[in-house]
Amino acid sequence: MGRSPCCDKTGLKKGPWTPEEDQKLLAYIEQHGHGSWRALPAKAGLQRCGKSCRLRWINYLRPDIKRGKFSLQEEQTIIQLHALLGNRWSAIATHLPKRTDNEIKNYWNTHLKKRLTKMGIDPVTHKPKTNALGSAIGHTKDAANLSHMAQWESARLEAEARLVRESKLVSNPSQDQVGSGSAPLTNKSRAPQARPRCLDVLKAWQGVVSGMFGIARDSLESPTSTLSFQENMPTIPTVGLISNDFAGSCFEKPNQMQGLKENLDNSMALHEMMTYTTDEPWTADNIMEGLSDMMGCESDVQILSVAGEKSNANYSTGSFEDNKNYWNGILHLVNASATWSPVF
DNA sequence: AAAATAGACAACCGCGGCGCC
DNA sequence: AGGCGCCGCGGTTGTCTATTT
Repeated sequence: MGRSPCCDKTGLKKGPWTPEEDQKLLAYIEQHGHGSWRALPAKAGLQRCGKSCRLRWINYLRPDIKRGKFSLQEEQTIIQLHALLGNRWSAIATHLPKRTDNEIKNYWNTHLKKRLTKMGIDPVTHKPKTNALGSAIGHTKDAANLSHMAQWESARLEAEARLVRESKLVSNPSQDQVGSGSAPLTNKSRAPQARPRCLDVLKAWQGVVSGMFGIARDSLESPTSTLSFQENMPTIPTVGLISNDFAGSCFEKPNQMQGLKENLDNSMALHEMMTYTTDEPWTADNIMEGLSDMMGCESDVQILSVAGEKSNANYSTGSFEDNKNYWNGILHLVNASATWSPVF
């Protein structure tokens, strides 16, 4: 049996939306909510198919859409998440508030993909195109670690996106942004009610890594800084998470430690994480718990089923104590800077 | 100035997942 | 249990604008 068409195409308009059509759709949804997309066009007096209306609403008319240029942070997030998730635009979009999957997809295809290609990085695998270079300078181990981490992070993000969806489905309809009688808005139309701690750890980690490489905030905000960021990280081209032994080796170098200290404003996310997500003071132990959340997060069972044995999930080749010392070092710096630096 | 080309973004299409009956 | 309908996702195409020739 063939699949029935999504709607009766005869007499339906296609192509660009006119301001009048936008107005009709907007007015209808504001008053009634979208309800069934299939039934909406007739009720709203539009000669469009329901799918077209849904797309127009989600990608253009929704009130909570941020339009305009992507920030550097957003670019980096997209690249990192793409490295982990691939072309899972909706999953990526759940981590970029106010951006639609379509917008992110377009931006990737028109800007980021080309940029990575230019840098000699395969936009599909996120690895340098010339394998010889990587192996010649001994990056095989890091690559293997990254691969593991990518698998786990991918599974984690997948589970997280699913939970976000599920939590939205059961949320109070009165929280919807349009009319009280509206059907629940789409998954992407509402921000998560509370950001899971593990996400903040990811964010913090990225900030710390930026600090390690001596990237000043100003340069982060410059249009070319993505390149410099990537160029400074040749062994891990596009993934913000790095193995702990690699991070540890950076920390062992005093000049880079100093670099981190001088660029602690890049670690604001870490400070932010430590000040708002919990009443407990942040310690190396609960940060590591957060990192552990990143691996197991909300549903160990689901992730285990996706990604294999948990014993493979070691973020680092270092010991528990090494990790603890590592985080204690960061905490010390952040706490110190919080007291003497006007940055925070 | 006109044509060709490239870039950016909006919109469409087909498929898969999920829930309902 | 399985058919059916709806929704959401990702790939692709279309259209408009800017830039180059």
